[in-house]
Amino acid sequence: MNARTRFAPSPTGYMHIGNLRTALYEYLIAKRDGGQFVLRIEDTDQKRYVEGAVDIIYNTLKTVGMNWDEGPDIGGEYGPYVQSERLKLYQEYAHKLVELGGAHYCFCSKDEADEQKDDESNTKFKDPCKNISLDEAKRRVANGEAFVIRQTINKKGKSLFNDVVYGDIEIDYDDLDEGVLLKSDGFPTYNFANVVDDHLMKITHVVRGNEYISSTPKYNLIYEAFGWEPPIYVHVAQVMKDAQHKLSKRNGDASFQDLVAKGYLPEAILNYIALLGWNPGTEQEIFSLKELEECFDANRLNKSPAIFDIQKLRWMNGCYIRALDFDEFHKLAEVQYDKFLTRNVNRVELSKVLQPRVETINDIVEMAGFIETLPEYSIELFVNKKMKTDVEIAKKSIELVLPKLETLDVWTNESLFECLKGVAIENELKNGQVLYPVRIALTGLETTPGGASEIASILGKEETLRRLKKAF
RNA sequence: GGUCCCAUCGUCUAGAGGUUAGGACUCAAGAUUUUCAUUCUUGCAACAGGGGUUCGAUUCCCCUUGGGAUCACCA
Repeated sequence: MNARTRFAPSPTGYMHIGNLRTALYEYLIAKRDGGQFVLRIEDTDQKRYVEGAVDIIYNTLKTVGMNWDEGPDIGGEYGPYVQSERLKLYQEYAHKLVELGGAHYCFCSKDEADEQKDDESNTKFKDPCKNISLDEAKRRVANGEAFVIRQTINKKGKSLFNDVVYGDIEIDYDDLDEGVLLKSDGFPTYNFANVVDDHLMKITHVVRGNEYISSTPKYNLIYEAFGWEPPIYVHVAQVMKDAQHKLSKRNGDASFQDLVAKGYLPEAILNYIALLGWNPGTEQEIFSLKELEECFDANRLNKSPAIFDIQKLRWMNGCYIRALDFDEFHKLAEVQYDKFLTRNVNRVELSKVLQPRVETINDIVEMAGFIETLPEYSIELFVNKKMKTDVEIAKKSIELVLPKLETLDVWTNESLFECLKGVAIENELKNGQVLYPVRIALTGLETTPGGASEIASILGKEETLRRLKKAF
């Protein structure tokens, strides 16, 4: 049987990295053996709905190449794929569940239920409505009295279920809460909609955060009451900000779009998060989505939470940037140049020196800022023992270089390098004694992307000469 | 607090009774380089603690400690 998995986010805002990772694992489990990946929108909480959130979900999935086989926008055999459009269905099933004994009508208000729980004895909610006879309850419902449908848990003993990553898990039925399945507004809760949809949509593998482990027995009870086959469970560990905090929107940079905005490549982000809590069993670390589809194995998923390490993402992003076709990199760089470059410089040359040096696209702005405006710098910068130069030598070198450059017609990195080296040889100077001062005069920085000749070729003749003349 | 889950370098991890405990990121050193970066080489760095089981435990069991999750008309 083909695997069918679903990504079922609630449209509450940005795409959380942890969610994206879950989606990725779902996608990979489905694609690994040619199954289907279903997109379902879980918007049963009207209060939390955020305008535009669905588009973010679509766009994120698309930019990383995780295409869904069924979903709200493209339809499919088991639609609709938006829960708010399936209300009737949930209501029917909820009432049916009551008939089957898996749930009951409850007429308590939310406050009444809460009150009972504030009790220090931290006992779970004991619903008085459980004692109302079904006929009586139905009569009150028919009379228009406000009600919710609550799960009925009468089972005693231990519930046992298997999880792909955690193995066998045992939970006492007494610890389970008789939660609300259908709210008084007629909307289902996640606890119910999720089960109904997963069954109706023929989902074979339920992948979700491990915070759902403790409520899984409740879902199994619902499957059981309906006589349905429960899915295979894959509960994945959390992605953490640090040892004690989950990655959250509050802490910043928890969302896919934040990362993209900070100059990380979508493919790199996806590659990195695939490896948070999973490894292929080989030493390979760089994976395309295609490659992941081939080698992903949910059995190798890790049980313990993983801390999101931006340092390693940076490194990996750098790998992806270096692996980019030059044209592609240049295109991305151009967008950055437009943000801060008004000067007319050799942008292609600039991209060439930048590509092996930046780790995020946004590094470009910082690294190349000196091209737009020469920073204030101390004359002490001309002193460098390793290059065997000091202010004196620097001044002399630049004076020697100036006339040569003024008559240089071919203005390329190579020709400039030859020219500058020529000056050194003619005057019995070390290469560094010429090149270093020129580089400083051109950039005002101790470390720069590229050497003197590269920077001169980027700046162009006019600006190069201007900066050299200005140096002393 | 009850219940459930987790525990190898700082971080991501390999390991599934016998290994010099391996790799990657970070950091440090060196080589290359017109600075820097890239690339290459080397180095620092871990089995939370205590009991068992066993000829032998990082690995299996128990306890402790630490961490996380959950106990909503949120998902």
